[in-house]
Amino acid sequence: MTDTARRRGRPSGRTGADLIAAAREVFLESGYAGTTMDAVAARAQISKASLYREHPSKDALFAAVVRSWADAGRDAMRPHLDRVVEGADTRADLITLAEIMRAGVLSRDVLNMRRLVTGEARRLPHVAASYLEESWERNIRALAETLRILDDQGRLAIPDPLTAADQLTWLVIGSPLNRLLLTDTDRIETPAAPVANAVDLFLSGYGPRA
Amino acid sequence: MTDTARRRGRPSGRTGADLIAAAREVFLESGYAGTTMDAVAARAQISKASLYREHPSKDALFAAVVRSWADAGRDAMRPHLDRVVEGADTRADLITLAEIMRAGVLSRDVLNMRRLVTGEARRLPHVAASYLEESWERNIRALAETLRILDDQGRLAIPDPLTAADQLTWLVIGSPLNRLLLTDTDRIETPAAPVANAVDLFLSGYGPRA
DNA sequence: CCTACCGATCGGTAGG
DNA sequence: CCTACCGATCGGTAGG
Repeated sequence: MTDTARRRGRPSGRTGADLIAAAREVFLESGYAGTTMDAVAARAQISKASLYREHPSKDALFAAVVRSWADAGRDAMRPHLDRVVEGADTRADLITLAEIMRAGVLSRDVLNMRRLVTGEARRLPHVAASYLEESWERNIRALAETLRILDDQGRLAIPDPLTAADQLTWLVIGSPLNRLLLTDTDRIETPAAPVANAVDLFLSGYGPRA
Repeated sequence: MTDTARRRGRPSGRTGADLIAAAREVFLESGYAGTTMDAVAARAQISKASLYREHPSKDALFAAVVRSWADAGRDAMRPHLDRVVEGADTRADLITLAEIMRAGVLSRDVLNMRRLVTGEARRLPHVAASYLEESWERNIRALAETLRILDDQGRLAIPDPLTAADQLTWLVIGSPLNRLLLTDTDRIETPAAPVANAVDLFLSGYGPRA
C-alpha cells in the first residue's frame, strides 16, 4: 500500500506492475487453468471489473505476465559472463558459470513459468515465441559471444560459438531440467546435480590446442 | 464396427484399447483443458455414460492414456541400439542412432504428449513420474548399457555410462526440443537439426584412447 | 470502483 | 431378470 495510493482517491489495490506481480504469483501457484480472474483480483485487492479494465482477457493478462517475466530475466547472465572473461582459470570459471546457469534454470519459479508457457504454446504461440526469444535465445547468444571472446583470448578453440553455447547449456541443464519438469516441483528440493562432468566433456572438445 | 460388435447386443463403439486410442487422439489434438469428455465419447462412438463406466473421471482417463503411451514406447530404441553394437563404424553408427533419437523425440505427437504431461505434472505427479520412468529413464538406461558394451569392445572409453548416455542424449536433442516445445508444433515442419556436431563433441571426450 | 449477475459450458450422474 | 447403453439433466463454476 504505497503513499501515492493513499494520497488521493486512487485505487487502494495494486495496479500496473504490482498487479502483474500479483497475477504472476497466482499463475505460478495454480497453473493456467487453475487460475481464476477472481483469485487474481482478490490477490491484487481490486475488483474483477478493475482487473478487466487493465487486461481485457485472461489470455491478455497471462501475456503481460510472461512479457514482464522475460523483461526481468533479460541479461540476467551478464555479470557472470563478464566474470568468466576476466577470469584466469578457464575450467574453474566455466564450472562456476555452469552452476549459476543450473541454479537459475532449475529454480521453482522458472520451472513453473516454463510449464505454464509450454502448456499454452499451442493456444498462444506468440507468447511462447517471445518467451523463447527473450528468456532463452538471448541468453544463449550472450554465452556464445563470451565463448567467442575466450576463443580470441586463446583460452578455448571454438569454431562455432552458437553451437558450442547450445551444447554447453544442454550438457549442464538438460537432464535435470527434464527430470524436474516431470516432477511436482513444489514438494521437492532441487538436487545439486554435478556440473563438472559436463564442463570436462565440453573442454575435451573445445579446450585450447595444447 | 467389428463383427463381434454386431453379433450380439454388445457396444457398437470403441472400448478398451480402442477407447484409449480415441482419447489419446483428442488429448493430443486439443490439450488437457481443451478436451471434453463429450468429445472423447463422440470420437469413440460411445455414450458418455459408457465412457464413465470404463474410466471414472477425466483424470483417470488421462492417466490411462499416458500409461498406454509409455507402454507402447517402451524399448522403442532396442533394435537401433542393437544395430550400433553390431556396427563397424562407431562414429557413423552413433550419428545414425542420434538421428533416430532426434526424429523420435521431436515428432509432433511426442512433443504434444510431453506438453500434456508436464502441464499436468503438479496436479497428477504420479502420472508424470511414471511417464518419466517408462518413457525416458528406461531408454536412457538402455542407451547407457549400449555405451557400456561399446566400452567393453574398446570402441569407446566410458567411465560412467549413465552420465555419458545423458550427455549424448541432451547434446543431440536439447536445443531443438526446447525450441519446439516453445513453438506451435502443429504448424511447422520439424527442422533437420544437424547431429554430427553433437556426436563429435561426445567422441572428443569418450572416443577410444588412440 | 464494485456488487450482482448473465450466457455458456463443463465433468459427472440420474432415470428408464 | 440382467447387461449394456442412451437422452436428458444435474450441480457447480468459468469468463465476462
